[in-house]
Amino acid sequence: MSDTVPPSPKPPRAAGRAKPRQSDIARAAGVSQATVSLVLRGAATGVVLAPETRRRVLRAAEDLGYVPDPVATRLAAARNGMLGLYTFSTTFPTDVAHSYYPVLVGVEEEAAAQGQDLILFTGASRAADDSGDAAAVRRVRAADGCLFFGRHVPEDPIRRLSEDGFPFVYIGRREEPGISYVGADYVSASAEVAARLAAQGHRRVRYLRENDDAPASTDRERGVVEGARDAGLETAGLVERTDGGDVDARLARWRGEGVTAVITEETDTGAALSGLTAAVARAGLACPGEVSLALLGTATAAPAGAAPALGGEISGFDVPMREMGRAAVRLLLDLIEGEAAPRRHLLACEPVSGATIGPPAPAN
Amino acid sequence: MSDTVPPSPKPPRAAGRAKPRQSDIARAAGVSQATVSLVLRGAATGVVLAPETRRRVLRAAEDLGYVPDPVATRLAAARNGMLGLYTFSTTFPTDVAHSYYPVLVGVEEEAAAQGQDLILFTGASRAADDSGDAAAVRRVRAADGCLFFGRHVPEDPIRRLSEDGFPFVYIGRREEPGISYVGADYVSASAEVAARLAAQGHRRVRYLRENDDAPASTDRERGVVEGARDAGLETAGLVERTDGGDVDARLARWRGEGVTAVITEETDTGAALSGLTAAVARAGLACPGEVSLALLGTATAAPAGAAPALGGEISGFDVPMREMGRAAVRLLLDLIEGEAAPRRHLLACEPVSGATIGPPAPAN
DNA sequence: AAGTTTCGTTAATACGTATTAGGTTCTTGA
DNA sequence: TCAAGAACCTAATACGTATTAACGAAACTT
Repeated sequence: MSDTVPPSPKPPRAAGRAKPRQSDIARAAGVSQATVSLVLRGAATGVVLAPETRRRVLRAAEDLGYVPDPVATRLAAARNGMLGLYTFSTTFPTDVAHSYYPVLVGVEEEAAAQGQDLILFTGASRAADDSGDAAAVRRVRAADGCLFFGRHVPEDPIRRLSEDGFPFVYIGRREEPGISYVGADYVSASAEVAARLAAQGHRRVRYLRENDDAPASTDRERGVVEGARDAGLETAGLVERTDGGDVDARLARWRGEGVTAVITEETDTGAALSGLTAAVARAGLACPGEVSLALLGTATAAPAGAAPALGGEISGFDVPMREMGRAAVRLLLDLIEGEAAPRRHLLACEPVSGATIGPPAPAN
Repeated sequence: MSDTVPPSPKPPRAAGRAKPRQSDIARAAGVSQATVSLVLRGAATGVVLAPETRRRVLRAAEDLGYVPDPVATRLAAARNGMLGLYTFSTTFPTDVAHSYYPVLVGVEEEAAAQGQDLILFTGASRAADDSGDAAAVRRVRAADGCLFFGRHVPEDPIRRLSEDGFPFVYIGRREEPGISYVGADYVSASAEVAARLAAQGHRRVRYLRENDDAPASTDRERGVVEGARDAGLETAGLVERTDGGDVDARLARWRGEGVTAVITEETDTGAALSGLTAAVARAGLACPGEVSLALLGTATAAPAGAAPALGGEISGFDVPMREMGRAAVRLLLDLIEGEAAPRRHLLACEPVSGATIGPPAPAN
């Protein structure tokens, strides 16, 4: 509380080279730092500056090679034009590269279009426990807002963000209320696939789903079951999970039961589909002829070696991954702008007619 | 200049919820903000704190749910654990997805392993001119250091970074002195391919290169020419550029000249290779039998429709893209740590024996 | 017991920009 | 000529953390 403020020693800037700051420009132009800020930001707040002053400042800025410091900008303005993308996996796994990549592309595209940069937050690489997640998730605040993406979701740290009013958007549907997301309308798209099979004349089909309760899987099952019911397919025994044992044995059993079409779902690894097509090939079945196949989701690009053994594109629907990424960015920006209410978007999936659905073989 | 400093109104924090700051913890624990900082950062500067105080502070921090602000941290400490990745393209083009992606994966992996987050800077989306680039490049300073990646390189803004001592690393070899990079040793790998052809008995071969003077192409040409000379291949007429007209006509001409093997190079789009293989197929030539093919670089995954029409993997070499990404991150971290001298790494490419090189057909 | 260390903590300031409430000076109108 | 307004600009402070010089108190020397 001393009145005699001791003049600060103010050590000189690191010898020679140094990034010029606004205060340097101010000194050169004979104005205050505040004026420099006003000039450089393009007078926003109704403050009017004399054209002459403006010129002097701009000149000085140019001469000194001024470059605004993004960090300081963010600190002062609570905005830095950066969006976060947090994937709940240690890193981008190569195996699922094709499944994640389109979303990343979409996010990147839209972010660029909106003039935002992207921070890729690498998930909890260290501790597997929640403390690691918490530490990782909190870094997210370096951005103006964040996108979350992936199956595993650490609840607590996220709730924290939500309570603090930090803007974020999930990619993929979430159950939790009050959370914004952009997902795919798996229910409708799956129902449509069931209807398509029914329209071709199938009556007894099977849906082989992942043994996993992610919302994406749950929704697909709901769609298939409802669609089957509405379209007049048999629903008894319709759904089976992948934990039920050998695919070849299953396929044989189904054939015995008079099943004429099989639906499966796309997942990270594409294992379900590749397993099924391989089994069909081994059983020597003609695909649209003796058994129809449908896939709920975009086919993961097959690894270089694996020949699909099918006549063409697989029937089913396409998940608009890229568009999901784009929509998520737009939604996030809305939230950042101050859009209060959380919002949910479900994007429609595009039906893929493909070559693997045909009329069932005439009853023997 | 008034002596009576008016007490600042200090508007209360946005009602209710708010991120607790160190000063809040300080109040709760009955210590100063400085003490809180010392405790939370894990006493580094030799300052020792009473265990009791330390506990009180940690307790308060826990209770309040303190989360350090990364931006403020960066401003104060000039470090924030974030690395930039700047690609010189408007966005990640889907077409070249496969060509860029492995690098991104490598960067991501290593960044995660090193506990660094990644900022994806989206290139100049607006102005095509250099001012746009400059504005885009400067944002890069929000990170502790940056990786640059891509063909088009805006010289000026980069030089600026260099002068300011901002740490950065190129992915891909650069000519400019004083710049750190991690590239692939195209010269050696290309020479090795030439040698391999010679070893199989070829004498007259052609190298079809891109009509483009990126370092990657230049290096490959040098490697091929030197390798050919050293291995006893004919060097006259060895190199041709892709701007020389129709591939089918070329191929026919080469056959007439007694050429028994063709080398081409991988590029973003994979156009050179696909054009060549298609021409070979159209000419009805057996691949290792009547003409050998080699590719300098990793084959871009063929688009879903295009059957390669070759018996198997194409011969040539693999560019260790992923490892380049990883190495670049490590090098960048070295630079950030204060490693003074710029450093250059050239990574070896892995030979791919493949199925498209064989002995030449016996002279007719 | 006075002097010297050591310990534990804090005050003060840096970091670079944004923002806002005034303060001067200059016009203008009556 | 005086008040009112307009036009320009600046002082002051916020933003949240890191760092360092320094200070009071307690513990040791001699």
